Amino acid sequence: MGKEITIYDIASQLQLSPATVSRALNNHPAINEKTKVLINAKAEELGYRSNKFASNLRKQKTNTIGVIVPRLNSYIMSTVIAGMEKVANDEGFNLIISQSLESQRKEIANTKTMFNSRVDGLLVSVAFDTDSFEHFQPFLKKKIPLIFFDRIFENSDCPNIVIDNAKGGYEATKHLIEQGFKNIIHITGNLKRNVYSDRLKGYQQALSESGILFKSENVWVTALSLEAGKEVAHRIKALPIKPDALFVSSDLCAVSCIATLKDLDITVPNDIAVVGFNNDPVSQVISPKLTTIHYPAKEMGEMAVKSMINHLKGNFNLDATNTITLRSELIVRESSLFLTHS
Amino acid sequence: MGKEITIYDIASQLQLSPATVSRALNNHPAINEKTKVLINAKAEELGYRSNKFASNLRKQKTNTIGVIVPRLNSYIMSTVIAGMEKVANDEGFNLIISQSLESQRKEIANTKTMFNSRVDGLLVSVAFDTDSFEHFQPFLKKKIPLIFFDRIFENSDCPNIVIDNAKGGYEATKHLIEQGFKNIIHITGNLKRNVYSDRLKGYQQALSESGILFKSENVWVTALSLEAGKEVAHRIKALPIKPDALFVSSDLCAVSCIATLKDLDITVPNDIAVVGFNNDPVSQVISPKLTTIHYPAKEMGEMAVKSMINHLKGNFNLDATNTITLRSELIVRESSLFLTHS
DNA sequence: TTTTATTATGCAATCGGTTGCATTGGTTTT
DNA sequence: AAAACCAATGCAACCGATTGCATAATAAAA
Repeated sequence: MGKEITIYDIASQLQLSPATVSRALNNHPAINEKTKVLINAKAEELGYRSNKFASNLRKQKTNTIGVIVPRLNSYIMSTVIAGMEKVANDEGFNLIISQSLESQRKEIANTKTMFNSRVDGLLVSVAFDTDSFEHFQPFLKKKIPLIFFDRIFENSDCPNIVIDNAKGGYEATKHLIEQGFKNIIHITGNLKRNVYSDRLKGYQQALSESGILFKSENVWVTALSLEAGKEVAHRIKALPIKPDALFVSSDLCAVSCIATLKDLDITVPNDIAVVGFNNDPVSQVISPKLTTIHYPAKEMGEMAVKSMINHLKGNFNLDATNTITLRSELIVRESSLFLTHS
Repeated sequence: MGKEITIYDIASQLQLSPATVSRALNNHPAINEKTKVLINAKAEELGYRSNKFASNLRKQKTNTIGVIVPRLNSYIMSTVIAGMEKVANDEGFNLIISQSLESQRKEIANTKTMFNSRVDGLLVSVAFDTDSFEHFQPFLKKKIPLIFFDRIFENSDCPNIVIDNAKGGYEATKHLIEQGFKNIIHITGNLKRNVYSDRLKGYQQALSESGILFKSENVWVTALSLEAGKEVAHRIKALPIKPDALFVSSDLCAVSCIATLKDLDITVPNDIAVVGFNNDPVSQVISPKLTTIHYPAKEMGEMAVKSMINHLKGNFNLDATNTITLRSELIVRESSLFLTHS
């Protein structure tokens, strides 16, 4: 195998010291411009590549950011990751990505791995059932910056990057009410998680503003999965008094529910109107097209990594920023429109 | 900040040498069992964590596998990555993931980054427009194992992990023919890529076996995106003689096409039958449910990383294995069924 | 008891950059 | 001409784990 070129090779060929070569390659101001040019040219010529391990070892930095998400293969998360990767790549940072698969146990294992990998910072969207903060303490103790995004850990004192979920829930529900629907069921996920509890708050507020009585039996907690959508449809079919609208906290679940409802001879929006959440591409390709709340997933990923890198570089203090809220918005399509029955 | 514990700390506290500590922690056979227990206990007690940078520097290994994919946020790719992450995580390897965004230029930049990050191995699914192998040469020269998956680089001598795309294309088309459809349009992606050219071969074979004349104008090359699906629908609408079936190389595109056709008063499968590819969840939640070819994305990701790690550990020789083919299968749903028009 | 194995541990060099603190040679100031 | 200063470079000690080779300690064989 071809021998690796080091700064020592460059140094000896140019009759310089390794120190000078190192400084030149890092564009240190104390080095003469001409010398820099010389060294860079020689480095290029020899096919030199810096050894990150030697460098990291000495600098005690890893240039690596850890990311823990519930799942990688959901539209939202894969898009968040795509945004993260883009920024990290541009800034010369590496990402170590792992998935908790919605289990706190796995999430704890992942944080341990991240800790041992000595990530410079950690970005987390917590699992459904996480209720302990314990496994994040080592990071705080070692002053390793920790940022939550999407599903945050409330009361943690860590910076958060979120959308205004309450506003999203409010707008979705308000829209349904404005369309004339009154008996609205809310399909959501584990209410431990801010994203779902906040949307529920928005739902409740919209109801209350319009003088509609909130009934807790109209809030159905599910896994928001494809299967959950099917079950919801069957449950609705069996209901003696059917709702006139659904507000579902995930497009994929909403869409699966709509499909199953159709199989059960309940049509959307004629019999039941539906609003989803996320603006997953799937929302545009079904019939009727799904009204939803746009979720700025890519921007969230970009923002998370940008904030982290800025903080690591000392550009701004994360402690000061507590929460960054990104813009989300209602997208009205066919699934929620009141049609006059001719 | 809390000071980091090193093997030297453990060594001095136990009156041993760092060498012994290092060996003990790595379970070296020459170390006495009792000593190992002692050292492990002390390591635990002090909260020792190994410094991967020192270790990698010395061992000249990175324990890191690079992954380059066209996009992260497609169902297939995010699922492949999920599978990769699972195995890599279990085996103590890190993944560096980057996306080429379907551009050869970006792919080249990514390979450079991977090369400079000194990944131990590289897994690649190539971009739409990649036609040069040049940027992979440095890896071969340095004998860094390179494995292609899904979209492979043909005639590269590198191991490949794929499904039998020709078989998939054949089965999809054959199924349509068996349903009585004869004028089948094939919607596909850039034919430079094996996945598309092979499926086309299967399509052609199925036609020829049934004595149906292959017409090149029945093969439409598109981006297979959501937008592409819409365009296809409009193009079909404008056709004087309409096809009776479509074989689309991506579910998302197929589904988007179906939705648009519906808007244009062409119903599926009554007017036109459709078969997709991938078994994307979206295929189950639309109406009619989409017939498709199941793509074992998670298994592919797992297999890719497993093969790579096995090779890196010297368990088996990659050069011997040239191609690993995973099982795919036709899933018949409603979108392709011939309905007798009552 | 001396010699030969066997087992367990230590020594010290090494991996390749980085960086605080000299040092050198030249220029400017007094 | 001596003193003060500055710009550019070098010296050498790190960072923390690994590993070939030597050595010590103990057991087994002669």
